[in-house]
Amino acid sequence: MTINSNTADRILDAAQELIQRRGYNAISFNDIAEQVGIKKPSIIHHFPCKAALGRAVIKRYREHLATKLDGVANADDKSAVDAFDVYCTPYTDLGTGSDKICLCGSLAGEFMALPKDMRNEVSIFFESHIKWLENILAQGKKTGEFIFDDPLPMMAQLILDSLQGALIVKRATANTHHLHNVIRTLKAKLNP
Amino acid sequence: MTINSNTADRILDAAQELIQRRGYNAISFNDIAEQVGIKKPSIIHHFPCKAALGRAVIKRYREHLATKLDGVANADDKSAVDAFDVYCTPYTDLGTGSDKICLCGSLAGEFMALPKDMRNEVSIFFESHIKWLENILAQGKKTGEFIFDDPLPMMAQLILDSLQGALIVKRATANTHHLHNVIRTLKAKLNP
DNA sequence: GACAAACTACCAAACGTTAGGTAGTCATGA
DNA sequence: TCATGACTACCTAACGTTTGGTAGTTTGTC
Repeated sequence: MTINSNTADRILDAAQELIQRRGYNAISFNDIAEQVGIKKPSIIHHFPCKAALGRAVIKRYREHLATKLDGVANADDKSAVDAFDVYCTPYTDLGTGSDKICLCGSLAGEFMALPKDMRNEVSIFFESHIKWLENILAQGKKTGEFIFDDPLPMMAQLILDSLQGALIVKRATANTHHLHNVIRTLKAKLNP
Repeated sequence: MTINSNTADRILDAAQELIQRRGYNAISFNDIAEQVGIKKPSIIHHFPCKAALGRAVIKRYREHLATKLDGVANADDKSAVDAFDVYCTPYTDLGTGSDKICLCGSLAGEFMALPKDMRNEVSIFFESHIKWLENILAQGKKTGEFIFDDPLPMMAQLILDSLQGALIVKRATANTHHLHNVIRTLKAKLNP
């Protein structure tokens, strides 16, 4: 990962981190500006309004993750289990020693208080993850890596829900091994 | 459920509903006052500050649910499956045709932006649910209602996480059957 | 008359946003 | 070569609005 020297990117970095930590409605332009080392109006020079900044943060987050996931899903030398492990790494990273949760999990928690175009970006995030998971589960079932009876959409939803929920519950209960536990349990369901 | 004619209770009702819908940091005294049909200072007459109101909302929510859950857990004529069904009903109720999520799920999403004493109440909520679930799972395993290999704490966490996550993801994706699907999948794991 | 519960009328602080201006960069053309 | 004009990046100051919260007063009930 390259260091973002570009100011717009540093604003996005700060905004993302603050949303993951505190939520969209609990942060202000001043909070972001302070973290970047500039003043509030300078942020508006780069992003016309708070909602536009919010939208840009989600889009970047979503697309960055998508290229990573699509890469491992289409790689010939990667198994379905490999892909699933890659999928889990951001969750374990967030869940161990950080007080951050998934950006879109945070935003979904205050979904009804979000501008409409931000809601759209969040929805796309979850829907694309469901699709990706269904695809990987189907692959793994074909290769015999995964063995389970549940319909693919149900299993994909259980995985997404429990990982998102785990991050949120973990932060409120401070159990260091929470994410590892949930992922291990999920894996046991995929290959008993 | 009795109708709350008491003003303090009606304030708590409105605050709870608004937090479940939009989140703590996105609502104001004015929002609550408008819903109750009184003015902002009247709320402060009943609750000294926003954090105190927030704390009272969580405490009432937690205790109301606790008496219900403890009732069914200790009832001799109720099986572990019965108890688990009772546990799931609030989630299915919220998850079908409502844009609300669990109060504490909402608050955990903005955990780091919450006053300290509110955080405590939220933590207690999740920890007591984990304990209750472990107890019910142990009961059901003893009676043969539940059959699974995972350690009790792992299974309890998976259930709590996936139900909380399901509510949040569902609202952002508008899948009507989301909660029913997850609960059916969870039940299949408890008794394959 | 006493008390609680509601009100009107405020406050200081913070919010997102706008206005207006200052440096510095960079391409263009005489 | 060196003005000129356009542009980007950032600033200070202020806008109107909303926030949580306070003070003092009226209303209703026993």
